[in-house]
Amino acid sequence: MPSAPATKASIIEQAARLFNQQGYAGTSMSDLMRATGLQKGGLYNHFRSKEELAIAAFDHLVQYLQQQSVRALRGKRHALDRFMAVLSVHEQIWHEPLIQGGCPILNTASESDDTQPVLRDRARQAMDTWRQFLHRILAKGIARGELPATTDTEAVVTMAIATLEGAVMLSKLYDDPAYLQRAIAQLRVYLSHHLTVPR
Amino acid sequence: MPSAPATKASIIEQAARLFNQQGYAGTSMSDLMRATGLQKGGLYNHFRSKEELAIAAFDHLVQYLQQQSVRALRGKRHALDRFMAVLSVHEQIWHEPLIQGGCPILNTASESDDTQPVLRDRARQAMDTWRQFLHRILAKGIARGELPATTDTEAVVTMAIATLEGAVMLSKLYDDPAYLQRAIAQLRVYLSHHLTVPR
Amino acid sequence: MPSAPATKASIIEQAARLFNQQGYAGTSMSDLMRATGLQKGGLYNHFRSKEELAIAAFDHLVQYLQQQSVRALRGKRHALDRFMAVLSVHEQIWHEPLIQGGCPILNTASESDDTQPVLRDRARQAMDTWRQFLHRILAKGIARGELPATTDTEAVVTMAIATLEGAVMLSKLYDDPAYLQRAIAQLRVYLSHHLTVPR
Amino acid sequence: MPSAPATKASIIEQAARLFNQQGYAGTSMSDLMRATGLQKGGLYNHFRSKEELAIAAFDHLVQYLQQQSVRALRGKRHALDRFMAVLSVHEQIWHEPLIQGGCPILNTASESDDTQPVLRDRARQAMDTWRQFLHRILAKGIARGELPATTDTEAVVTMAIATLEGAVMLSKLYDDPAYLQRAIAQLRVYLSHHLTVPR
DNA sequence: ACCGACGGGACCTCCCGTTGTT
DNA sequence: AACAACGGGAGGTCCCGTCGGT
Repeated sequence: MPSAPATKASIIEQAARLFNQQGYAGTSMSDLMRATGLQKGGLYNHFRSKEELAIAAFDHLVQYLQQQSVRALRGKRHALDRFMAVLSVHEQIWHEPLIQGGCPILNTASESDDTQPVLRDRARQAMDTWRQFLHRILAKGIARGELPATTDTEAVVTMAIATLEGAVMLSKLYDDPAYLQRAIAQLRVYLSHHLTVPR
Repeated sequence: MPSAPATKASIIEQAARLFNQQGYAGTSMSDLMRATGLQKGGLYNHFRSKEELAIAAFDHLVQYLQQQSVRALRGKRHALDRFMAVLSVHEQIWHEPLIQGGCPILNTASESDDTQPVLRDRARQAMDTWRQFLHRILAKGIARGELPATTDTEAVVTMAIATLEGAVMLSKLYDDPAYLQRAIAQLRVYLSHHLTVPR
Repeated sequence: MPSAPATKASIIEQAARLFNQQGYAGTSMSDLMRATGLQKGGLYNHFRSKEELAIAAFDHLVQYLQQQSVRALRGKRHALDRFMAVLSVHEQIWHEPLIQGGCPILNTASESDDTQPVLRDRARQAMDTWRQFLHRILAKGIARGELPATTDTEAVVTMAIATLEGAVMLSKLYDDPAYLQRAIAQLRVYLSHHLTVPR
Repeated sequence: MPSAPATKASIIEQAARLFNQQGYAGTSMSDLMRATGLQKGGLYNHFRSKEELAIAAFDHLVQYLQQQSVRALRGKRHALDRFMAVLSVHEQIWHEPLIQGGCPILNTASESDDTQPVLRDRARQAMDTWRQFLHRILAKGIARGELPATTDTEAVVTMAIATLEGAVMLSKLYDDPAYLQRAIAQLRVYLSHHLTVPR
């Protein structure tokens, strides 16, 4: 008999993939049974409801993205490098099976309306965390004098996230990473114009 | 008693709203019965299936967006003005009930995977049309000498659409149009840097 | 295609029989499908839930009992005769398939606890109606001088109903109408002692 | 850590309460897990099935009632006193949490039909035992000359049990012990009329 | 054109019972 | 002796689509 935590982790892994590809409403517990090889009783021993499972799956994806973002900072000193490194994460994990369905935050945000308040709140929190993560990189850069003191961090962060999310969607829609690469390249241009300290 | 075309239009209107808010899988025929005041037979007299209805609803939304985009061009001469005017359409229709659920193309793209090929193709076509629409504005601007001949129109269009789509998602997620406004403002800055002919 | 009201009546008839025999929790929608020959969709078109169906079934049984009670009064003048006639109804309908499961009020009262408040309220109302029905017979008898003015109608009605209900249960438990007949005979003796005007 | 027999007794206690309140079909093993604080394995170590547990619970309740009946006889000499004392037991234990759901025999008899033959047989046996218990009291009274030799013990016992059971149901239905008290008072009157030896 | 009864099946959830493990 | 993962299935509800009737 496989250990309980391993089984639970396996369920979350499969659920994350399916929910992110097919959406919450579009994924049935039968789909999850097929993907995990478990029966209903097996699933419901680990999660009390489909919603609870969806939350765990969403959290798993977000945590993965955060880990990749933090890892991308290694060896980068300059705030602009660090900022771009985080954005590039999405380009690098394009082929990751786990993220096949696109950005989980965008997917959850675009599906969950007022009928799924828990998931919507989760998506908001994840976005908050991400925004603050990027904010801090810029703020540190300003403090170190790497970025202009006049930088409108709010505007830059919004711009960067919006462009990135939209580009992920475009690339997924056309099944072509070129859109994502192009958008990130343009973001780099945009940032180099705005975030360079005049000498 | 309303005429047949009027009934069909009313169904499409309600279906467009619901599908855009709740998604295809998240909207049931019962929801549509409630929203339209019709019964099963009434709906299925006009549409052969839920999918056919969803396609009609999607087309309706896209057509509406296109009309608004064309209308926004009135009185604008300069290519930069025209380009920005199209982007601003999404800001202006933020409160439109029909579009309450966000951008229909993004919603459809983000929900429909390989299990919904017809809807996905529809979303691709709509995105193609939109991209070509923006392309032509830029191309004309170049031909007229309003924009630099070196403009990478592909990159600019991708950047603009990606940012706009991501910003719509952000504003919808937080239920706050500020994100959309901020992103459009930044886009304006970005474009003025790239699309200005040096004198 | 059979008419809708006929189908609904047939469902109620079968549901009444099954619920009264097997109880609410002990009867599944599948049982009802088998008994009615309909599929789930057919059942749920007429009733929105199992509970709503159970209520309709209970009401049907109670209404039947009331009709039989009223009918039993025909041709009886003296209050004592009328009172006993109502009690004897249960003896006469012993073989009625509809009532096979025993007294629906007792069954519902004995099964429904705080988790089934709607059914419990329904049972209380039915019992109230029945008690008032018997009360009125006694009150009229007193007014007419057929019964002693000192009659404690509350006590007599409680006694009669309690005995009758208990006897129905006994006869059902042993599948033997003798208990019911014996109890009614004893009730007659009891009543003749208490409700006879001394000359 | 409690001993094994204590655990088993605790399970039976909780099961008795739940089954008597919610019925056999209306009580799930999950309910019992919650009530006992045990898990599946803990329960199934002591009982092989839900039915076996229900039987043990039923027997426990019946045994308790019998003990109370026997205890009620202490100090009573006259057959009439002894008979009434047994009936009054139900009035006195009205507030006992164990019996909260009403008379277990009636509950089991009213729920169990042909689909639950074991429980039905158990209920019959319990009722047989009780009837014989009351019979013996009357028979001894006749032998001692305390009761008329012409007493129809069968009729009297049936009358008493039926009334008592029906009254318990009424009091439970209305959550008001008055019905039970009134019925017992009337039974006393009835018995004093029938079971008094003329001097 | 619209209604609505109905089929047949999928939905999520919970059921009872077994089994390996501690 | 107790835990808890799990199987396999049934629970009630709702799904989409059809079709006879108005």
